[in-house]
Amino acid sequence: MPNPTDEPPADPPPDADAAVVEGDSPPSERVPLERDRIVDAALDLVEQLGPGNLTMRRLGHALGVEAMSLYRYVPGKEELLDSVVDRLIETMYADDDVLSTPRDGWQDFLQRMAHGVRRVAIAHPKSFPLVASRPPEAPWLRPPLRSLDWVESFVGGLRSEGFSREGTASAYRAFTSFLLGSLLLEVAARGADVGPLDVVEDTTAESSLADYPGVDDLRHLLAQDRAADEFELALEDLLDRIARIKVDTQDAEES
Amino acid sequence: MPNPTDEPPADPPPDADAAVVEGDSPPSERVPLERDRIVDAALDLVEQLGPGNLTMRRLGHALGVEAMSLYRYVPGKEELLDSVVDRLIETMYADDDVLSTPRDGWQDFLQRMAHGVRRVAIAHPKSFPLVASRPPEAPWLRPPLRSLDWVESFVGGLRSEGFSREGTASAYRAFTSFLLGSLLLEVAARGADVGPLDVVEDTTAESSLADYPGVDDLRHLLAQDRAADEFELALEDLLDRIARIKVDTQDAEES
DNA sequence: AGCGCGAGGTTTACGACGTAAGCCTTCCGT
DNA sequence: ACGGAAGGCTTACGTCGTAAACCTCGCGCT
Repeated sequence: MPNPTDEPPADPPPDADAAVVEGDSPPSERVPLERDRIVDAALDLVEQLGPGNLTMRRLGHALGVEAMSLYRYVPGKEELLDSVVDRLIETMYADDDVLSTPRDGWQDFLQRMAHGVRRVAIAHPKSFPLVASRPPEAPWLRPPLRSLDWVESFVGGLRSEGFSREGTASAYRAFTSFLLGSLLLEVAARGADVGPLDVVEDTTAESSLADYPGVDDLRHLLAQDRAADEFELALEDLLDRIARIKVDTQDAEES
Repeated sequence: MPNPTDEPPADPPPDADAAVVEGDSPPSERVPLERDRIVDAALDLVEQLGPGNLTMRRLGHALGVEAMSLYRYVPGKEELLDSVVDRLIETMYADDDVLSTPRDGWQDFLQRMAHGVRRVAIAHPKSFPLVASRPPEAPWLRPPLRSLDWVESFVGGLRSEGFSREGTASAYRAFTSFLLGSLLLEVAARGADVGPLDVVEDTTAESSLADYPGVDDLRHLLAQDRAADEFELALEDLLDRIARIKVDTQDAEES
C-alpha cells in the first residue's frame, strides 16, 4: 500500500458526461467544455478524499478523461491547487451576507466578513487547510483572506470608517490571524470525526490518561464542540480589541 | 521536472558518518547508531528543503545510507513525520524559560509558555506548519500544543491558579487558536523571504495594484514585519480576555 | 469536392517516489 | 568454530507528475 496519506483511495469506475444541463446559450458554444469544470471537480475530490489523495489521474478519471488531457487547461498540479483555493475565496466573496463596503458600521461589516469566511470553511473542511498552506503571493495577502478583492474590501471599508493607516494595518493582521487560528482548529476537529465509520467510539477507555490527571479530569469538557459559541465570543472580543486599536492610532491624517 | 512542490531539490553528494562525537559511554554501545539521529536529520532536511521535499531516499542519503535502511527504525514516512513534530514539541518543553507549573501567577505562566512556543516556531519556520497540518490524535490535543505533557501543564497550571473547569477549557481553546493563527502567519511571512537569492526585489513595480487603491496605499505598511510587537500586544489582550473568562466562569467548585 | 489544420483527446514513456521482499555481511555468544 | 541475528544493500512493484508524440475529428478554404 504505497500512499495511505489520508484515507483509503477507493477508486470507483468513471461516469462523466452525465447531465449536460442546457439552458444558457451565448452565440456559439457546445456543451460546457472545461477548466472551471476541472477546478470544481478538483475541489469536490479534495473534499471527498483529502488534499493528499488528489491525483491527476484520479481527477481525469472523475471527469471521464485521461489525466494528460487536463494539461490542456491547467499548467500543472500546483497551479490547479492554487485555482482551487481561488475558487474557495470567490465563493466567500459571493456570499450575500458579506458586504463589500460597510453599511451599518465597521463592526457589522467585520462580523459579516468573519461569518462569511467561517461558513465557507465549514462547508469545505478538507479543502480549507489548503488556503493556509499554499505560500502567499504577497506579504499583504494573508490567509485566509488570500485575494486582493478581500483585502481591498477590508482596507477600504475600515479606512472609510475612519481608521488610520496604521490602525487598518493592525486590524487587518489581528483579524486574519484570529480567523486562521480559529477556523483551522474548528475545521480540523470537524474533519476528524467524519471518518469512514468509527461510530461514536468514545475514545475514552484506552491507555494514557492515567498519568495526566488534569487532562483526564477535563476530558469531556475538552472534547466538547463549543466552536460556534466560542467563535462568537472571541470575535466580539476581537472587535473590542480592534476598536481600541482604532482610537489608539487615531492621529492627524488627511481624509 | 516532476515535483517542484516547494523549492529546487538540489541534491548534494553524501557525507554522513562525519563527526561522531565521543564522550558518553554507557556499558556497551558503539558509535551513536540511530532513530533519534534519523528524526534529527529529517527535521534538518525539512528545515532546509521544506516538508514537500523530504524524501526517504534523500534522508537516507543525508545519513550516508540507503533509503530502505531507515525502515529498520521507522515504520513509514507518516510515522517519521509524526516523530518530527513530537521532537519539535519536546524542544519546546525543554525550554528553560517555560515553567511546567506557575510560579509568579498564571499570567506569567502563560506568557512564558506562549513565548516558548513562539521561539520554537521561529527557529523552525519550515517545520512548524507540520505541527498544524498533521491530524490530531485526540480532540483535546490542539495544535500547536500537541502533547499530553503540554496540555497537562496548561490545565494543571490554570486549575491550580483557581480557574474553574469550564474556564480552563475555554482558556485552553482561546490560547491554542491564538498561538496557531499568529505563529502560522508569522512563520509563513518569514519563510517567504528566505528564498534562494531574490536579493531585495521590492515586489512593488509589477502589475495589479492599480485596481486596488486601498491596498496600494497601505502597501508598505502591510509588508512591514511587525510580528514581534503585535504578538506581544495580542498576547496581552488575550491574557485580559482569559482573565475575564476566569471571573465569568467562577462558580461553586470543590478544590 | 478535396484538403489542411488546429482543437482536444490518447498513448507511451521517463524519472522519482514509498515500500515489500529477499539477500549479504559482520560480529557476538557459545 | 560456528550459528544466528542485527543492520545494511539490492531488486522490484505500483503510483505519481508530466514531456512528447500521436491520433481523430469537424471546420473553413480554395
